[in-house]
Amino acid sequence: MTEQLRRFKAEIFQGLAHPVRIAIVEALCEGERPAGWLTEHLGLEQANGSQHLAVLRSKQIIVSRKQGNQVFYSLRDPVLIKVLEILRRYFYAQLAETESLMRQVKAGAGGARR
Amino acid sequence: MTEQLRRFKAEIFQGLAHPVRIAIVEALCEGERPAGWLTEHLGLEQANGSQHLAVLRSKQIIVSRKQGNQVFYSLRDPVLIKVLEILRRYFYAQLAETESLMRQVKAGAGGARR
DNA sequence: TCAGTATATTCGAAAATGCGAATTTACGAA
DNA sequence: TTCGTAAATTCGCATTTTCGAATATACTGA
Repeated sequence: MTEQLRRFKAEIFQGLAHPVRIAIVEALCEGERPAGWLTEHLGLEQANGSQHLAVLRSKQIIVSRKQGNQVFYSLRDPVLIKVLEILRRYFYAQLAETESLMRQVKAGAGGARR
Repeated sequence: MTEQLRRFKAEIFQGLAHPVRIAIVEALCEGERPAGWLTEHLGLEQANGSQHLAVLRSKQIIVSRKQGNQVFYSLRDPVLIKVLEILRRYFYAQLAETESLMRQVKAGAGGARR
């Protein structure tokens, strides 16, 4: 069971492991959107956008609803937003850390080291 | 900047997008561990374990500390544990949903549908 | 029915990933 | 220095991912 859980988690991560797909998820935080709006909003090729949506669908990260001519997508579970938020904080923490490191290096060593 | 943030997130997700690497991170929740312990604990080939550690290192998810003959690994930022916990809850929620769906299908339709 | 729009799927090529076998590097002890 | 252990790296190969171009599908309205 624990192995199955790990596979499940890995699948979710794999689904989110692309900047475009993260952008899609972020856009869907605002609410349901049609596929066309997403691809246009993100400046993607039609096919490419659809492919990324297919990946997210296959990992059950998003769900679709057909209405007339178009397909509306939404997050299956908004809990994933929390994950992205955590990572945003993590990102800035790391940025700050790297910056202070750079300052140290600059201040400390006079020239380039070999 | 927002694009850079998305790339950063995607890198983290990419780093976690493998059951073995998730197992490594979970093991490191308990605290620092030497590389050898991890590969043995998870039943991996020595090289393979080292490769997965290299991936996690390259994404800055773990950090290493050399002591004598061995290399100790630890999580760079335990906040990632939270992410895994969220996904565990998410997993069980989805499981429950799927189960209730199965029950509905079983109860509703008499036989296999085509 | 036919034409038009929205979306999905297929195909082929390039790139990235995952793995075990073999090799290399780094370290401690004799 | 030489040996033995821990870990990293390299290599070759199979699999997967990513992308754009082309094609197919589904629906609407005339």
